[in-house]
Amino acid sequence: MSGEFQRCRNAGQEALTQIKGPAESMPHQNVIPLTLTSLKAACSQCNLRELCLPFGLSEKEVVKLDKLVGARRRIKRGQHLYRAGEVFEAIYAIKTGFFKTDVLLEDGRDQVTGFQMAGEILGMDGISSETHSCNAVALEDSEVCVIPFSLLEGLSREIQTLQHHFHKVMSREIVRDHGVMMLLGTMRAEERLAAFLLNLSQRFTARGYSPQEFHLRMTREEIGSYLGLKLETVSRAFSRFQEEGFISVQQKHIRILDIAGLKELLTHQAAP
Amino acid sequence: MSGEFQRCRNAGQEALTQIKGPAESMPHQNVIPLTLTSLKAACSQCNLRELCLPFGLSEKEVVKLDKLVGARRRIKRGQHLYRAGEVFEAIYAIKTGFFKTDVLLEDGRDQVTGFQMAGEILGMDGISSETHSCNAVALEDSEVCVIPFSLLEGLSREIQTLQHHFHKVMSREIVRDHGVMMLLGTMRAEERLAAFLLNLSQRFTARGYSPQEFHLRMTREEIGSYLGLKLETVSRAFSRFQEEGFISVQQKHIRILDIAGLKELLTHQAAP
DNA sequence: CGCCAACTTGATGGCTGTCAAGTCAGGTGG
DNA sequence: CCACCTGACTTGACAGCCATCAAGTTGGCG
Repeated sequence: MSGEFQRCRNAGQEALTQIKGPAESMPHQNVIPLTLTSLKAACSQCNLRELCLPFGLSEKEVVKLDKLVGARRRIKRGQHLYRAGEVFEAIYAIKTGFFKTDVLLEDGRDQVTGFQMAGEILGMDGISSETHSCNAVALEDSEVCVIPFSLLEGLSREIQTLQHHFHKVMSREIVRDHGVMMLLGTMRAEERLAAFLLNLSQRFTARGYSPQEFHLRMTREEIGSYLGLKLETVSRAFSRFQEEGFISVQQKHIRILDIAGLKELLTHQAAP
Repeated sequence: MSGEFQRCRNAGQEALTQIKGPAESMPHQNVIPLTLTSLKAACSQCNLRELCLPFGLSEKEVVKLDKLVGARRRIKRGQHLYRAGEVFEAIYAIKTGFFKTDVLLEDGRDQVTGFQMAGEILGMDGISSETHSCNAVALEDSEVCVIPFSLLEGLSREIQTLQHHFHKVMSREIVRDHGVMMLLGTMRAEERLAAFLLNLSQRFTARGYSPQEFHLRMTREEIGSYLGLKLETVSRAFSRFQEEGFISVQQKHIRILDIAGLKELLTHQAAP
């Protein structure tokens, strides 16, 4: 099992317990089930507390965090949350929706560096140079909490728990990236796709959705870019998984029929 | 040009100005020229100040940092600084020497996730789970400064500059990883090796050494693992670069003859 | 001096990229 | 309501890059 995916599952489970949603995911619905109170959307009332920045904070501390999180911002599908080159001022917590991040080269090549869902943090790439180094694009209508970075640093100096948790979030991003490097550097096409599906499955599970059935928000081309493959190769791998009985595919609707089988692909497909 | 390598150069130059070493690198020597005072090895007297954690701190603040950096640790070539699975307690600033980090899968495959040299920080992968998620191995006799992480967090709450700089260091690691993902996901073998050589060249330059001539500390196999290639492919690419007149290679001794030529490989080799 | 790890080089094969054609689903306009 | 159009996807044929297997060479070290 690849580093990323092993670790992401742990990270997810670490924060999983309090959150429960419908047992079956509804394909076209937002990831997080809407309740009336969530429209107020303060950290203290957010059902993503245990996945997001407030993790581990006391009631009092969360209230302080509330004040810091200034605005919410709605991003329509296809729109950019930020672009490479823009000045960095805030990080973003995804409240609802789904994003991709990508890096572009001058010659036109691009690489999707990640897919992010509710409760995950976007924008930390911008801290190092005060300028965003990648693009963040919404893959469905989404909403994010804007967290001005200088304020977050200020509050981190007051609240040790917040400081430590933020460091963990950044570190988790580094570990996740190492997992992707492992995937890109050592795995074959079908292994990569299997790892990708298992990772998505785990992250949906951590959000209260079905591990077996979900809707892909991204195109084959975006999956391919993330996995270092061409879209045709992704498509062929999907087809072969279906032939083998591991999954059923209908366009973007995925149903995993044999999780164990997919996992086996990861451990046993190494060269003899 | 790949993201990592463009950005690493900037990051290096940002801290470059005060540091000057001999114009020509001496192959088997340590990266940092030894002086008598450096044996005392406190941050306030360290000639890596401008590359390392003290960057941007006032004299007074650096003195505080001095106290925090408890021990120095010598690591012989081939020894581990830490291993995946070990409890995380400190991060490490490389004082002299050269390291690699790698991740292992159960089936035996491994992936080198980076090569680190003097002034760079190791161990941030461990923050997220309180456990190291990769191995750090010295590729030559090395010395690191041990920075207990809880103390660093404590001082970060006092000194805003230190806090911000540490966040930048972590963010830089994320951006670097994105560059490697781009490399692994979109580039061909010769492009990858060219990008790798240019990146090394820039980092040696930032440390006062020659951009044209240096000694590789790692084997072809380790380079291959980092670049997602087999060692034979790395060797062939070296040979071809030599045939084309871009570099001269003698085992681990590299001399870059045509930097512009290597750069051109990166921008122009995209498929039509 | 001899051993061994690291490296180089050649021959061959396979995975995945490339090119091309065709299918499907959803949205638009007549 | 249906035909059409477009973007996303699937599938096939072929080729090329890189992995694999296999010698052979070099340099360092005991």
